[in-house]
Amino acid sequence: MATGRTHRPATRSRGIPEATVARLPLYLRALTGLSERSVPTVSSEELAAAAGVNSAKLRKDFSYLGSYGTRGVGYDVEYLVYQISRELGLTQDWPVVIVGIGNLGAALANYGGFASRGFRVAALIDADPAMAGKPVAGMPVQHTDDLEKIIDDNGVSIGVIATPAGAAQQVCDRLVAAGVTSILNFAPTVLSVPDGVDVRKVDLSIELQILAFHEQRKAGEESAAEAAAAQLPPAARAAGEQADRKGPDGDVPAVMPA
Amino acid sequence: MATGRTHRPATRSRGIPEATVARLPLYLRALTGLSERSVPTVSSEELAAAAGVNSAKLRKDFSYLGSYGTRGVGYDVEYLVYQISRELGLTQDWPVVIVGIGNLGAALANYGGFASRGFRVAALIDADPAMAGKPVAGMPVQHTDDLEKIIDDNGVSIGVIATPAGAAQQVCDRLVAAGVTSILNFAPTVLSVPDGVDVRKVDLSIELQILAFHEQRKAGEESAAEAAAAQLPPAARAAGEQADRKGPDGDVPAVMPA
DNA sequence: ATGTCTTTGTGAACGCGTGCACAAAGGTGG
DNA sequence: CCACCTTTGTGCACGCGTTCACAAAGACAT
Repeated sequence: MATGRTHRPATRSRGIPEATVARLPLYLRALTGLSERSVPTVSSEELAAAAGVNSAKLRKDFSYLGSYGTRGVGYDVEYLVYQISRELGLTQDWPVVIVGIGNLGAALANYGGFASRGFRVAALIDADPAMAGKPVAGMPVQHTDDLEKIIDDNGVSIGVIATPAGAAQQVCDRLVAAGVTSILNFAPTVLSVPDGVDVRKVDLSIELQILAFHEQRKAGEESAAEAAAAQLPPAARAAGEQADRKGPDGDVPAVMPA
Repeated sequence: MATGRTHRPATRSRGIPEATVARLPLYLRALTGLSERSVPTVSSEELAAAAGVNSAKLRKDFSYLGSYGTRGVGYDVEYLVYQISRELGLTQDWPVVIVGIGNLGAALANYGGFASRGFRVAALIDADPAMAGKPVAGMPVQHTDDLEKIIDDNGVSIGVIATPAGAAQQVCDRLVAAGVTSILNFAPTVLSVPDGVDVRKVDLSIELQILAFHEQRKAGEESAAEAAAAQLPPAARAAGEQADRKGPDGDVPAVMPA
């Protein structure tokens, strides 16, 4: 069985830390806003505030790109926009295919954010024959059978998977076999890919569950005073009932949520 | 100006590391799959493979929850499903509102993953009067005017923002003022929120840009041999043209991408 | 030209997350 | 009851990321 890691173990591409790369688009967005308002220069403090990060972090991030920036003045907005764009590879055109044109896939196809920054939707692909030919976002949906040909003809190296979970791995394998080396996965599954292929996942359900965890914790903190007085472990009353952890007579049968 | 950080500076909630919390939903998903196939127990090795993580990491993650698991045998699937569900707060019901019923908002409303795990879409809200009353995903869209009342009546503490970027901060402010303390943001903006409010963002555009970076790097590595022979810095030829970094005569005017 | 003032760029310390490797624990068979 | 085998739980070390704090660098006024 292929191990298939998901996030790449920090290959340290050209010395730019992964965490920095993940923030560059944020800076770029803030800078684009300033550029549109014809702001000539910006300080690390201002830009950091706009991007929602620490200013020292921002400066260190930029230091990995080189010494753009003038002491006592700040950064030239236009110049920085270009440098970051170039570093991220946005000065060239990236054809993208979206596989799985359901609710989500169609929404993605209609999303304006694609075209705005070097990404071009080259094709929409779906397994349903009834979808074939139907226009979505001004573009005819094509059938999965032609997937390999589409990838090849358009030189696609980035694929977006918006299929149901059950089909995702199969689609992924075909994309990779056809030459795609970067995948953005919206399906709620862990994808296995060979080395050299990057996968990033966007998982609504996971994000909500993380929020629920913090939400529950916050709700628990409120009544923490009484619980502490009653000498209970702070997690016990959060769930409402069932104060038993694995006690001396553990292995209580599990009660599953719906 | 409010600083408004986005990701919370690791408050270390009840001793469970943030990184672990982020993986719990992954384990839960894998475990649910096993549970449906009536697998009684699972080893850390197997489960780790299914979740796409290191087995030592998984064991350490579980150790934060307590000592569930039997040496020499593994973990009881049902029991673990319940424990993780409880830890994540999924044993209770979380009413959620979705604000901004455009392409994306509608797709989210139709997404099945919501209801499956304790999350219930309590209301769909949009600012467009023309949308009001129209059914989306079997539910009438309500107008933004009633936002506060909806939040209050349903006891909503989690809000999903799927509006255009321009409206996001305003919507966010109203949600927070109405009592929402967790926000999932799909709008491409940095949201400012007061302390105590959690924000997680899902940003398609950022994910694509990160992929583009790695894609460009991969494309560059291929022809790295020639470039190295020509004594060029390895980033120069990746962009194709424009080999000039900020040299002794820096400050070249920027060429912006479309 | 020189001093002052602002802002960058970075050295260094710290904390979190990860993974190795192993001892402890429990089940199982004889 | 004992020995063996499997698998957990964790101590430890290492590396990445974050942040502080400050020296170097440049602009600008005098």
